[in-house]
Amino acid sequence: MTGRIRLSGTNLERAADHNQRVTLHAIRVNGSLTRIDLANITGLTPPAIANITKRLLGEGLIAEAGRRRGGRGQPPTKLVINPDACFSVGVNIDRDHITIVIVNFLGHTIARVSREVEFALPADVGDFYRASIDGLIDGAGIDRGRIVGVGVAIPDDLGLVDLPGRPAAYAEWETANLEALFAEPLRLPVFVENDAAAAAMGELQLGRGQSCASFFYILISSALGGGLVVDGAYFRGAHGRSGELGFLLADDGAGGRSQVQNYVSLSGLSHPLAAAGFDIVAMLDAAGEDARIEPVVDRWIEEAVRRLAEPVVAINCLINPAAILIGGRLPGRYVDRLAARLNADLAERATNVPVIAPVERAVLSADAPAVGAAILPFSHFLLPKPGALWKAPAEAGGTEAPGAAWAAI
Amino acid sequence: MTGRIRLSGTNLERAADHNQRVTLHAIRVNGSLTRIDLANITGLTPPAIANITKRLLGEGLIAEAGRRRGGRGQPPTKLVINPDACFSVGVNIDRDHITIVIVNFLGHTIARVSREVEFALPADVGDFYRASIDGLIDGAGIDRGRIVGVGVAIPDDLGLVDLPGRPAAYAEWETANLEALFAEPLRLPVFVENDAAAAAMGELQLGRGQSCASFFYILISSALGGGLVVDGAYFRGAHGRSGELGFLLADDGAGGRSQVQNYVSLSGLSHPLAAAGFDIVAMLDAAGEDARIEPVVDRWIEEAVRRLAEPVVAINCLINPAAILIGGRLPGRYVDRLAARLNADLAERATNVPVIAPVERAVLSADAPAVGAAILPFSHFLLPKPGALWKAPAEAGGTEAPGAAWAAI
DNA sequence: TGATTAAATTAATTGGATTGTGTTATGACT
DNA sequence: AGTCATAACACAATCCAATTAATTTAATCA
Repeated sequence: MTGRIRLSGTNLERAADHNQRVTLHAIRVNGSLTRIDLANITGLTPPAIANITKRLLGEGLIAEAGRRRGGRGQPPTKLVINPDACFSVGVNIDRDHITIVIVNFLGHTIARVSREVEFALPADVGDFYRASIDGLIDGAGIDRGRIVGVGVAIPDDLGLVDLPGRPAAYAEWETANLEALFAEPLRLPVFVENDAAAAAMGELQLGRGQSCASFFYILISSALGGGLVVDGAYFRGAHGRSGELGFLLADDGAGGRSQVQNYVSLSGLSHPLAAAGFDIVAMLDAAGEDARIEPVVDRWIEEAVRRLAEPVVAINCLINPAAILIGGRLPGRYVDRLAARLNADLAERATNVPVIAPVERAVLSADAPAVGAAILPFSHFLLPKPGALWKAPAEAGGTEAPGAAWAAI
Repeated sequence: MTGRIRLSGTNLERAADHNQRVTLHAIRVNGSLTRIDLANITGLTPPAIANITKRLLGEGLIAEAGRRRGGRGQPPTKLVINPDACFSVGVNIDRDHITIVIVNFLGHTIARVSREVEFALPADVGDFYRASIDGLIDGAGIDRGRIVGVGVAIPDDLGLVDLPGRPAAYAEWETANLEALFAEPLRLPVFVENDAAAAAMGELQLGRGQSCASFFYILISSALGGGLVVDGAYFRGAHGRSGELGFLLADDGAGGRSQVQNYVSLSGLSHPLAAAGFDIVAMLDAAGEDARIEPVVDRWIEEAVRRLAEPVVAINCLINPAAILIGGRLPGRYVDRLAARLNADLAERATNVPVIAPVERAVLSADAPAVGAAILPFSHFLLPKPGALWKAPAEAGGTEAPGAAWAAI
């Protein structure tokens, strides 16, 4: 909920926190950087960078990784992210699917479990989480004290949308206390976010966001969602409902108009698959090897392109992003085909639109919501974010003092 | 052009500049504030506010305006903006229209001239500007030394769009050097912006932006443009083409689909007016007094609502702004009627859309692009903006040191 | 009148970035 | 090998806006 404009001042302490976040992120994005590189990128002076990197080294968040040889002068020391500095848990809840991941500080998934369940209730998800998490942690062989938080990605209106087979009790999701649901066994801060938003934020931190400051993320999951990144920051909308392209209308091929997500989504794809004797799980398992499934998906892609074209034109006209990224549980090869067909269709419309952004497969795709959710604690404590510089009013959610986060590790 | 994400650090000097901008803007938005109010709003401490307000008072940007009586304790001193602290010139160029305004530091228009000219060439506009500006300044009786800059609002693609009656030489606008065009007689920095963007930025600083951090601005001028304000900052898009709702398609009433701006724009309205024997200038002059014009405009409004409805739904779904504001040269009473009819139409669609934002008439409307353009120099030098805190890389356009702006006054 | 309340000021302190100087480690040249 | 140029890095002194803490000022209330 975005109300009045923020009119917050800042001070030295906030500026220092911001500089530390920016420095850390610069190293993450570039893989490895020298102190002088950091000074050039951030605009800070070498002594300032020396101070900041000394703190980051002391906290174990980064490490020195040899020196770069070849040029004249003293060889600079390369700095890299310490992947094991901290870890985070990400959970994605969907109508037919639950995923839990543990990611390291590079955002790489080091443990993962998923289950295909139709309409799992909050208590079921809680049971699954508590039954799985210890095994994941032990299996990955990581120190529990280094886990900084839990992120949860869940669709908006999960308990409201009326779908065939939905039990009445599913409405519980509208009132469920998600913080409480994931409070045990790890007693850590819980961050909840819309699934498409989480996927977009993951892409922002770990994927195309590193080279592209403004993009629209299309998430194809059980429904169709979207997320909006504007000038390097996720934009939630006034009521947290930006990016909802699934609600836009397209010709349904029978003379009427219906919502895009009725067709362009895994539940939309399930109908032509069912008509051919298959289901979504079979399609995911086949991985393109089953010659009877391929043509069904291909026909679905053609129709999906027809229905997506106008919404994507609207995105280009209204938002003018640098790229439109597609992610979600649809297999990568199908996403690539969908993107290619969509680009071809858009090229024909280009004369009547100011700018058309390329449609591409997102770097984070299959587990994007779960991995994006896992990034939320990192963002809150360690990565650059709007508001890291603001003094007042205190941000909703976390109330920690700046720096308390990694000092506690 | 928004490319890679910014990874810039900050320092004390930048933080101080930011705090000064925020303090000044807080006073502007609230009309008058005490030092303690400012401390509460910005989160800074009273001594910090005392320092900042001392500087602002010394520079004449604000003034003390008596004390608030009634409560216990020492009565606080009210601080207000000094309207005559500085001035700015705004120019709006359109296909059929030129406006020049001078605004004071409160954004109030203190001098104004406009001319209805079809397809004025750059040299014509330059001549008109140089012939008018001295008279405007003298008429307003202001000190030339207190004018801080010139803002120019001009539609994108002005020289490209093919309209009946357009001279071939009009393509000059695509290559015209606008900085040079307005360099004389005032030797001041020139800021150029898309007309809808300028109107939206004006609304952000002086209108609904003061109570509403995210909105979509619809500008009805000779064409149909739009601007996007996200979390208190104008969003330009990756290629400066965000907000272009005029290019979206709507049913043309004859079975086909055509761009919304073909109908919803002053040039679109000119056709039904012409069929009834009137033109745009006659409509503007009548101001609702002519019983023969009224029904023509009413019928146009009904059809305009029909064509705007789907684009406005797309804005709500994709962006989820807190409000949709309509401004431009259409008289306010017609804008109100259009907004009311649009809200009624949207209410019927509300069940299938996550959130519907109210459509309202913008606070800045008739001269919005010109006044918004005039605000650009204030924004650059004195008002809060993203980037005021950044150290590197140097911003495109202005290269002044922070603080140099008003120190020079 | 004196106590209470709240705003505003003053003075000392803080802390991160900056400037300036000096040191170290390498490649290039004689 | 010895010297110079170059570039990264280290250290010390300085800077400066915000902070904390104490004080002053000016009103209302009892």
